[in-house]
Amino acid sequence: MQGNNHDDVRRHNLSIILRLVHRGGATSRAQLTRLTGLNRSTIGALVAELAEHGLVEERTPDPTKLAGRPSPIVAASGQVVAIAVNPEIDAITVGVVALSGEVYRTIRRATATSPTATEAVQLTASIVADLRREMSEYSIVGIGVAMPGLVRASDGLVRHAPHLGWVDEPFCDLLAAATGLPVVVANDASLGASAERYFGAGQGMTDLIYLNGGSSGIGGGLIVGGVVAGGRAGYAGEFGHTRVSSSSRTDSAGIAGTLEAEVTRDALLEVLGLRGSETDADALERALLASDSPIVHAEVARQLDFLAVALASAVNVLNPQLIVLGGFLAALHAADPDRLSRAVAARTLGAAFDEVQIAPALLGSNLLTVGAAELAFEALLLDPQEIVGNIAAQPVLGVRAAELVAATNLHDPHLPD
Amino acid sequence: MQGNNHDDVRRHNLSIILRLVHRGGATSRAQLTRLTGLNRSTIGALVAELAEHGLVEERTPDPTKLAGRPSPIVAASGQVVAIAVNPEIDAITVGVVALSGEVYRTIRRATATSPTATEAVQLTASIVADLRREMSEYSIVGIGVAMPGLVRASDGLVRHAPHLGWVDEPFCDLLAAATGLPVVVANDASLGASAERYFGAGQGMTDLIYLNGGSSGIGGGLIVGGVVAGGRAGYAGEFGHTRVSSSSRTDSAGIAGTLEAEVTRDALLEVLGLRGSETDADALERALLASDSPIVHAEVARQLDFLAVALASAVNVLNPQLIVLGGFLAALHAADPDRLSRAVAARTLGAAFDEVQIAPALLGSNLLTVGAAELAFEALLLDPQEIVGNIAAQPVLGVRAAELVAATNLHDPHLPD
DNA sequence: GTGATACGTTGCCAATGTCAACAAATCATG
DNA sequence: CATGATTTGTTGACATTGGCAACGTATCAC
Repeated sequence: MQGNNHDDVRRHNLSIILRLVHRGGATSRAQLTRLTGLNRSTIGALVAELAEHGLVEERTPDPTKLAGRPSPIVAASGQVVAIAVNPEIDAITVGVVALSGEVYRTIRRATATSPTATEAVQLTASIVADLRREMSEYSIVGIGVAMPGLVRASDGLVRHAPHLGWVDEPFCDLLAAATGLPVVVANDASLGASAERYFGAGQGMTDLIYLNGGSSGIGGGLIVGGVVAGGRAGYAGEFGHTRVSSSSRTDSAGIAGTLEAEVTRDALLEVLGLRGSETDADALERALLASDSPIVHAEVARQLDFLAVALASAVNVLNPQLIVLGGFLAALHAADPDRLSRAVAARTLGAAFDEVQIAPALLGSNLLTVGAAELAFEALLLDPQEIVGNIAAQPVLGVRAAELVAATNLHDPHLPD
Repeated sequence: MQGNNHDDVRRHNLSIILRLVHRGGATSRAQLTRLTGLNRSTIGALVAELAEHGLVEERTPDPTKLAGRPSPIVAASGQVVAIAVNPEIDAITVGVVALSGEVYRTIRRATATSPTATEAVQLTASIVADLRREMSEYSIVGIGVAMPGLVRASDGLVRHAPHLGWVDEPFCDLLAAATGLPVVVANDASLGASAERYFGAGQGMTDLIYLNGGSSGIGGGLIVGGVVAGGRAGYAGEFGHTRVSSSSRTDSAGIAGTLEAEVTRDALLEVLGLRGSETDADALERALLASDSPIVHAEVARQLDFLAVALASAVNVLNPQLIVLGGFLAALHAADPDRLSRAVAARTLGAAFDEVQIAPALLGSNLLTVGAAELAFEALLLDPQEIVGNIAAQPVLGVRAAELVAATNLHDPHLPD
């Protein structure tokens, strides 16, 4: 419940314009006036301010076939970048994404064992330090981390990442201390949801559900009323633990009969006679489509029916516009789209399922990179004027990263000093 | 993606202040400055404007024990009212609620049979006409309708109200035409959720789930990130059709093994040997608590465990702060609160259930009246300046209501003319 | 080249919130 | 009861911002 003053108006308008050119790509000033409803002169002034701060660039107009003075094209800057980090069991991926949306680099550094939080921080910080040296002419707004686990939204604490074996790790604060950059952490599937929403299958949608099937389970994220729904603490989106059967098969959290227990990539690989380590989602999909084994079909049908139970509940409760399926769930869906659709329809209220679409994720390997970068950009998009002052002033801490990690134990009273 | 201009600032600030005094009760101007962060002089001007329009009243300061000049108390007007309507199978309830929050009247008019939409419109319009004559010195901002069924948010069309046997009824438009007042319709359980959120068990909460158990099924509503989540079309909140068992028992929509099929008031009444028509929620709760029959306990346990399955899924997906149970579900919960809590905990991720509370609804018989009135007030709260001009200028159409209904068939090409 | 069209640019204006100075109302103290 | 401290309302000057209208400019069609 906060009041608005003058500054807020300016802030809001700058934010809106930067969002439009960031998410919608290069846009003419004339289009911006139409989209925002603001006056031509206002748009001119606002764009000039953004350009002055180096956040957008104005290009000469595209040749158009229309009469009238051509309007300059406003594009998000390619010089302003965010760093995306995704820790996994066997590797850490670091990406560099420009405000213009372009993914400049993705660096995947394999690890021998599943990294501890401190190891992950050190490795990430050293990659980031290298990147900063190489890309010294770019402005880095911050680091976004896609974490496979529950992340407390209030302070970025990694409550539980079963995949990595982390419990209550202040990864966010550690990485911030090690790099000197602002760091924001969120659940990977939630970031996948927002990436698909802004740049993938869900463009322009306000209510969507994203479900991702990985080798170790099923995660998800939701967009409700146009905003990413994190829930009270940020743990929302755990569709994998929805109960779908009365079997005693348990999932990674030890709960029986859940979606994650019944619908697994391993079971699909087994009936196909494939190895997980050699099979990505595309290969799995091809194999499923190519197979004419009745055993495979039966397993696909079994899993789809369980998936339908979970989706139906979600549709009844959330009435989304779109369900996006990623990872092996996309392959499963592709194997028999009609079956899934019919099974969901049978378990939902007619009206609620009316306009629901089920679609595969469009963003492939860049999904989490884009999503995590988006997270890092959020502060800038929210208040361009405020943030822009900081990003230029950041010293390159890079080399000292490892020392800093060792020296700093932020927010963790349990560690000895 | 809209730009902000000057008018929006004023509109927003007026809206904030009116919301604060409406939802939070009488508030001193000094408190308003602190809550909004606006300047003293600005608050003064804004409150004066609201007072001038008759939306708030300034009272002499409460005697306080603090030094300093006492600050005038700003209270929402008691002269500005909304009309709340709740059609049911056997009656129509019409309430009058002031902007101050006070419920002035509730009129329950029984019907011999379940009313058709047209009958419901006529009956409602005649009650409203009487009310307007009796309350001619009050300003009516509009009518809010709590509908037991799916309501399309975009135009208020009642898609399906199984209870009443309505399908695709333009109740909203018909009632608007019959009364000449603005009418807004929404699902009853969603309104219950927002009523509990603003004035009941969920005050100040941003993420809550509301589940209501009625004689004919289970409905619900959700608040996600501080806003009522309607989903794409407005059908969100149908928790009753979540699958909780593999039994073949079907619910009102014909879906098997759902919460609504397994958890029913009738089954509780049966083991208690009670009659539904004579037993309200309080009586049911007393009977459950008083009973020492093992059959009753077993049925309570059975139902609680199924309820836990549905709640657990919802907790995992939505990570709410609070679950509010109304109707017979409150009685069920009261009968064995620990069992429900433990059963939900067993099926949820530890972290996600950490801070979740389960509580009975606090608003009793006024729940839907308050919720529906809130819906009608929403337009005024959103833009006090704009709406206030209209409410004074409305002619009293009352007497001609029935004729208007007969003469107007809005948005319904299927009716003969 | 001329006109039509669409858009950027410029200077002026109105609306609004902030601020500082002052006035008013209360309590505590003697 | 007078005085001071404290808190808050009130008032008028002020800065910021977006809207607006007039004008300039760049393109297309003929």
